[in-house]
Amino acid sequence: MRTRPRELTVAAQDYLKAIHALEDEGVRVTTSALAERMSVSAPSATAMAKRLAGLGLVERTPYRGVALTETGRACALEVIRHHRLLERYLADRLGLTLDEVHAEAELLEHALSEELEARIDAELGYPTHDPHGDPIPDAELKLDAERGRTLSDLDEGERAAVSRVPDGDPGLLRYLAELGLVPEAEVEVLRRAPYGGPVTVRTVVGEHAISRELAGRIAVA
Amino acid sequence: MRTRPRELTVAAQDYLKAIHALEDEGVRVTTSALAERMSVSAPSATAMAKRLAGLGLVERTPYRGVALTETGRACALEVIRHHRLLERYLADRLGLTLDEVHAEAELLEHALSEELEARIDAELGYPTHDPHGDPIPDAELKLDAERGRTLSDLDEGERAAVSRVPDGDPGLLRYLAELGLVPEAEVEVLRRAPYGGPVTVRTVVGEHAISRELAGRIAVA
DNA sequence: AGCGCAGTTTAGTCATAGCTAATTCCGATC
DNA sequence: GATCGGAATTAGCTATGACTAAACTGCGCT
Ligand SMILES: [Mn+2]
Ligand SMILES: [Mn+2]
Ligand SMILES: [Mn+2]
Ligand SMILES: [Mn+2]
Repeated sequence: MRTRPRELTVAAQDYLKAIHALEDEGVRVTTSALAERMSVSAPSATAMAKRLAGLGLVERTPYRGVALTETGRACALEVIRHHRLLERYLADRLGLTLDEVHAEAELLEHALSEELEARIDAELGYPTHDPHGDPIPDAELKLDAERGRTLSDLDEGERAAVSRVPDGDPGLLRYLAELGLVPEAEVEVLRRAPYGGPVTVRTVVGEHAISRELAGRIAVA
Repeated sequence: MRTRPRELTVAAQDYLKAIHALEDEGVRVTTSALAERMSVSAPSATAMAKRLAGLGLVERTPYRGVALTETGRACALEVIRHHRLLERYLADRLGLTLDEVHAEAELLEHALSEELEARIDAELGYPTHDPHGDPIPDAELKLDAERGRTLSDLDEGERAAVSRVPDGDPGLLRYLAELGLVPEAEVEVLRRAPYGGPVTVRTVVGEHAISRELAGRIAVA
């Protein structure tokens, strides 16, 4: 197991997280993809890519993009673990709602020591998923793959439980919560309009139509 | 009530805290005092003093030092409130020990939102003191003065309860805990050696002699 | 009153992390 | 295989916050 450089800056940690997310989505991590994800100009992304490459955290091919090294992946997973454990904690122990936890965890993740991380993990009973249904890397940074089906994959009449909702946008999360689309909730797909049309679902809250695209971002089990 | 500039840097917040502490100790906040307290070179302290003055957070007189403005004091108290609330939370809810809480809170204090601060405050039942016995500024940033007696002020034979111990040094806190000198603990002063000599105290743990200087840093009620 | 020294500030550097404007590269198209 | 356009990089700038070395100030002492 490679030693990972402790004392990464907050910015470096956030870039690593973004690179990990892009790789996870199967997107090539180009300068423009990274810049867009980080809400930063392309030259800023280039500069950080070089810095991360210098630290041995990414492999960089000029004009091609970057890829996490083993060390870089470990650093990214470390931050993701902090983020998701904190979300779980904030939701379970301090009653923050699904739409609130992300922003808080985004800040706290960089200020969490390994000791406190372990304490929180134990306190929560070693949870495996955050409140949005995303898997929490374990203490050895192993992460479940879990690329399952989504609401848009279900046939009409099929029932399932929501397992995962998109985590970044508070407005969207409030909207989904209103519709009864939260992790663990039961859903039934009533109709799937053709030509990429909306998906109509029934939840405890009632019947609602959502776009195919959004349905594709809600995982079920 | 002056508006205080949100979005102060972590460094600025830590300097304001240090300036507040020095003023509280009655020390003139000179460049060298500030540099020493922040473990930074004198030119670095000068530069930050100028930046803070530019933000209207301190009054600066070249070659003389700085003093917090009302706005600056509010910013300092905000950070102190975060710090002490977090210490209280970490001790009460996550079982961190007296010597561990300070370092953790030092990092987390800058990443705590006002909403989460309020949530934690409520969860704890609006505590008035941190685990070291330091007063927590309330939501309006009012802070108790509380300049009481210390162990070195007690006469031989006097009994009291420890109300406050120095909070920064983990080794010292472990040592004091071994001696039974923790907030709330009962103490009796047995002997006070002349010429600034040691103070001998009895606690539940037994009899121990500590320096007059250290005794002077332990408050009693 | 003047000297000198300690303490303070200025000057000049470095690293991080962002920006815009200018330039360069790559690959798709002709 | 040359050309062109979009993506990427370089160049040059800003701000923060640290440093060392050099210059300056003010105050206490003679
Ligand atoms: Mn973050
Ligand atoms: Mn960790
Ligand atoms: Mn701090
Ligand atoms: Mn606050």
